[in-house]
Amino acid sequence: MNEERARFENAREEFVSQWGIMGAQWGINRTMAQIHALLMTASNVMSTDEVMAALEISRGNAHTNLKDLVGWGLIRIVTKKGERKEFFEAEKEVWEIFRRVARERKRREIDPALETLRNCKAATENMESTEGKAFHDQMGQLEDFVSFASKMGDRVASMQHGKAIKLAMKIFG
Amino acid sequence: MNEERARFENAREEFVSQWGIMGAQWGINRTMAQIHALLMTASNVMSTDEVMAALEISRGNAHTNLKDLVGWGLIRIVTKKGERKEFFEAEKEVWEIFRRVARERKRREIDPALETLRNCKAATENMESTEGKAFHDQMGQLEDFVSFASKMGDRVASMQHGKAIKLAMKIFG
DNA sequence: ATGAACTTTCAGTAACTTCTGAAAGAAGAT
DNA sequence: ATCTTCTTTCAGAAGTTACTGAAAGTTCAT
Repeated sequence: MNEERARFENAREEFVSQWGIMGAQWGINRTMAQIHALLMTASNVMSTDEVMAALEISRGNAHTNLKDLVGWGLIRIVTKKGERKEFFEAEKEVWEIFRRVARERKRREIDPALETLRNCKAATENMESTEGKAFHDQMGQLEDFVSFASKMGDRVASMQHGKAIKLAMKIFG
Repeated sequence: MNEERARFENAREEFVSQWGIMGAQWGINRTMAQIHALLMTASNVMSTDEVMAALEISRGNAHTNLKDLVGWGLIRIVTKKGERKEFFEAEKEVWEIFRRVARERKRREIDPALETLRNCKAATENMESTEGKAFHDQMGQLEDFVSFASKMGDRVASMQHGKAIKLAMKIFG
């Protein structure tokens, strides 16, 4: 049935496009998110040229973003024996995707932020002025919150999918 | 002590700058995040002109971003009697900030994403091909995960700070 | 009505990010 | 050593987002 094929391709394109928009809103390069969506919904590994063709983008663009995705641990390089070319394959398990994104964002964004908060707190230790005290206090509260949330995130991300769901069920009924 | 004042201003500037960088990484306009940081660490309400001066930005820029922050519910307009001018004041409670950001992001980003996932899933209902089936399945898994996570977020965000902490303690000891 | 004090909008500009295409680099095949 | 196939890099172009400054709009007082 070829009408089915068309419907499938349509849905897939909508997904790729929307995933790209979402990515952009979250501070991820649009093309990178689109390639990710493309590979997540691919039934076979894809080469750089196939990605280029599917999204109508240049080699440089495809290359850079494929490599960035590998850096995020969201896709991996696959080689076929007898072929020199590299192929790419996406992690498809949702829970695993979540874990990797969580880990990377923590490393890239949360940890540096905590660093700053700690600096700012330390730099205003034992101040006399009301302003200084309030600032110091505010930094402390932010630090506590961020580090607490970050720890919770770690805990959840280090659980197995099934266990996390069960735990959530237990808590929230 | 004026050396203390300088140390305080320094720390505050570091915080404002870093909060801006963080915001940008999370898909929030840098200036908006900086104004937020500035107001969070202000001991008094500030006028548009004061914000302009503190960050050395234009009136248009200050105005737009102040109003956007009001839209996010992160700052509020305060009027002083006898004064026509508007002043701004930030929510300072970390937990409350978290709740508001969570609510807005859900509304602006999560809900539309869920919409797309549901569409894509529905559009590939009952497909025969392996590819179609796999796609449909993948959309289902993504939808389940996102909607589950979103519900959990809601639950947590609707708790009082103290209760949330206690709960977390109980779970993760 | 006019003016003063303030807020809002917006066209044009500046800054930044992403993308292209071509050239250079690597590595195996002959 | 040279060719072929593929990967990587990068300068400049295109596209996007954010910012400025000035003009228009609003509101209140006189």
